[in-house]
Amino acid sequence: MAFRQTGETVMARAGLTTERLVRAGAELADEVGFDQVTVSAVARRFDVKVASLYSHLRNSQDLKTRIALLALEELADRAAEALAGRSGKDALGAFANVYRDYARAHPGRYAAARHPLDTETAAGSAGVRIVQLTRAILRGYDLTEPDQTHAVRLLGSVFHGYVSLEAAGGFDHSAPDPQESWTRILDALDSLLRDWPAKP
Amino acid sequence: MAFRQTGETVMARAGLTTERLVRAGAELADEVGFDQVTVSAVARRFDVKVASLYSHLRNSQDLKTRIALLALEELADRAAEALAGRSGKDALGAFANVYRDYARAHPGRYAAARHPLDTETAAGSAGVRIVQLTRAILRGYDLTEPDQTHAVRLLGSVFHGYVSLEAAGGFDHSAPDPQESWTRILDALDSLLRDWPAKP
DNA sequence: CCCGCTTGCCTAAAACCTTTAGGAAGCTGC
DNA sequence: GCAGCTTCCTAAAGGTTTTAGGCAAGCGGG
Repeated sequence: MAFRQTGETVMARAGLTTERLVRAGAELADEVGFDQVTVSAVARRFDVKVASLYSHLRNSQDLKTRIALLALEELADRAAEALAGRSGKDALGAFANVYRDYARAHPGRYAAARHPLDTETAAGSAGVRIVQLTRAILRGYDLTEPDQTHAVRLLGSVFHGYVSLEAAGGFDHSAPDPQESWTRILDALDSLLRDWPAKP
Repeated sequence: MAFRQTGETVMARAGLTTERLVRAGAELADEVGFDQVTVSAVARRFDVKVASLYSHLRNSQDLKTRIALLALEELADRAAEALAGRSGKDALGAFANVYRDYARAHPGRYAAARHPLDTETAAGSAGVRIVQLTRAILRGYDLTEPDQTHAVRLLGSVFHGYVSLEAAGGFDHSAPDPQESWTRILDALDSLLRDWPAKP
């Protein structure tokens, strides 16, 4: 029943793998936004029918989750590299810039990295490594538990929050320059970590 | 041509208005998540055909934007009330708790509040009021421009970031208790604002 | 070499969401 | 009580998601 156009190379395989699909999805996210990433759009990019992707992906959510995991891996890799051989404020600044630069270079992937993961998936993700790296930064400061954990959470919140707000355009059209604020905020955090207040 | 079921109250009007639709959308967001909010789902809630909503809403995006604006209004209202008659650390804590409590009580609306708005819409939103209120908190501390703006951005980032991470479950299953961290982070911010480091 | 097996991509189809166009019933005011 | 506006409806086209089942490509063994 199914008849094909004759005179064409017919049925050349596209060579789909989960890996390649996720990578294409990540690129798509950077181009058109993470929430525009769709199984259909990825299929289109490989010039393949949509249903074909379902041998490699469980469903649409699976695709998004995998993109999120990829982004977290990339972020952790970059952070690890940036932290090598640095400590104290130097490390703090390097780590912060990795976040910011990644979000600017790959907005879709960064949005993916913020995608909610279920507990189990999160526990197996590179997010864990990112927390470990954050904790490593604090070795350059004189903090003991539980203040160290509080500080980890503060740093995570600031980086995450600042970069999100900046990406959402929250600081557009208002002086002073976001770069200036970013630098001064890092100064302030360094100062705070060096002189962390005792529990009242 | 169109024949109706007889023996029923036929065509009783549902009394749709943009206002009511947006409010229903916000409730729906809190129940099932902001990105599950759909024109169809809202129509179902009013037991009305989907097409009927398009007299009150331009499109799906319009619905989401309006929910975002509603959430920002509510947040600003609560913040304004919480700040009345407070200053210094008291004001800081009250404002921070408004954020946190709102996000916990209305996760869908809070997600909506983070929904990207185009520049013009954002400029006309209650987001502006929130920034003004944040700036008002800083009147209790001894900061002058441009440090005041840097501090506004820092506070926005921390509140936003912390609440987002907590909502995403980032602090689940790890000691110490998030409440403890939250309190200590507010202590730390208060300390930092009282002793804001001079430009190096 | 070719027979059959696994795998990769396909067609088909159902379910749901979005959006536009045009029609008919309800309500308001004269 | 009817004119006209508003509200909600039917109809329809187009897109995404997901499942089921099929044909053919490429491989491994006889």
